Amino acid sequence: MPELPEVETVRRSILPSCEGQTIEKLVLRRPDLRWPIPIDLAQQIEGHKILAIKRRAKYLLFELGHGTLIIHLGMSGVLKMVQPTMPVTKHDHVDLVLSSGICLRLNDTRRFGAVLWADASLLHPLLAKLGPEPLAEEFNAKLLFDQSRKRSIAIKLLIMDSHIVVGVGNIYANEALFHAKIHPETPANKLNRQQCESLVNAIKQVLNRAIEQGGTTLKDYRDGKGKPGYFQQELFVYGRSGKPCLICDNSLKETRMGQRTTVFCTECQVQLYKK
DNA sequence: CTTACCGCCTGTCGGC
DNA sequence: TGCCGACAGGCGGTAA
Repeated sequence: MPELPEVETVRRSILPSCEGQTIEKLVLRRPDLRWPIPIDLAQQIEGHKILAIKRRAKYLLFELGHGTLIIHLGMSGVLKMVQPTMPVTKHDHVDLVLSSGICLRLNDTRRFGAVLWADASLLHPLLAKLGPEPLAEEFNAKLLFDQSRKRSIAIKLLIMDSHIVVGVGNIYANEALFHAKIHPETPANKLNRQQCESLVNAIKQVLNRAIEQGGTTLKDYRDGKGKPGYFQQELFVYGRSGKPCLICDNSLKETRMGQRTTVFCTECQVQLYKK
């Protein structure tokens, strides 16, 4: 499940082979992803050079000069570099054949991903209202403190709200709250400045470390070269419900918040406020 | 404005 | 062995 570290890892893995290459051909096998792939996408991108590959939140941005090809991997998307002659497998929905002969192939089992075009990517409706990048200086304790003052929702849901900060999915939200020693159900407006500071630091640390490790591979995630991530070895709570806390040995508890599994330690993550 | 919840989609797994 | 529901979850949409 690609979250920010996984998308960033994919970006870095395909960068050297893609920048400066011309997109020779777009092969569309299934256009019905999360949103339909624009029918005129081929004429927008074919013959144009990839000037840069950037990332905003969990969106990959292929800068072509006259506009941007936007790719989101959704839940199950894998973007890998293959030879164009490589036999197509189930859920291989899109190919980008580059002038070097390399083919960028998008496989997305659940089709929660997207392939879109934007004349000016930052003005695209999906990108226009996003909050700050978690690893940018702009995301700091003061911002989180200020933004949380009038919010009664659980802190875990707040840090997963892309208007507040982007790129923090379920795995890393669980992990960051554990490291910050904050109970996930704490109302956001009950956090003090120091807790906001701890949480911001934990989010940055967890994401940076996950990027260093090439992301988290629970099952299918691979980078552009087919390489798995290794951060799953460093997960303290996600997927460890009922197992002993690695700090205090207490049995980890599980609950659901916003239809997502939430795992935490009732000893390390003190609940100062009851529901 | 905020909060709560739905549903998109496929593969896997546990229970009976 | 087969069937069925729950779950995985990013994220826009909608209802209250």
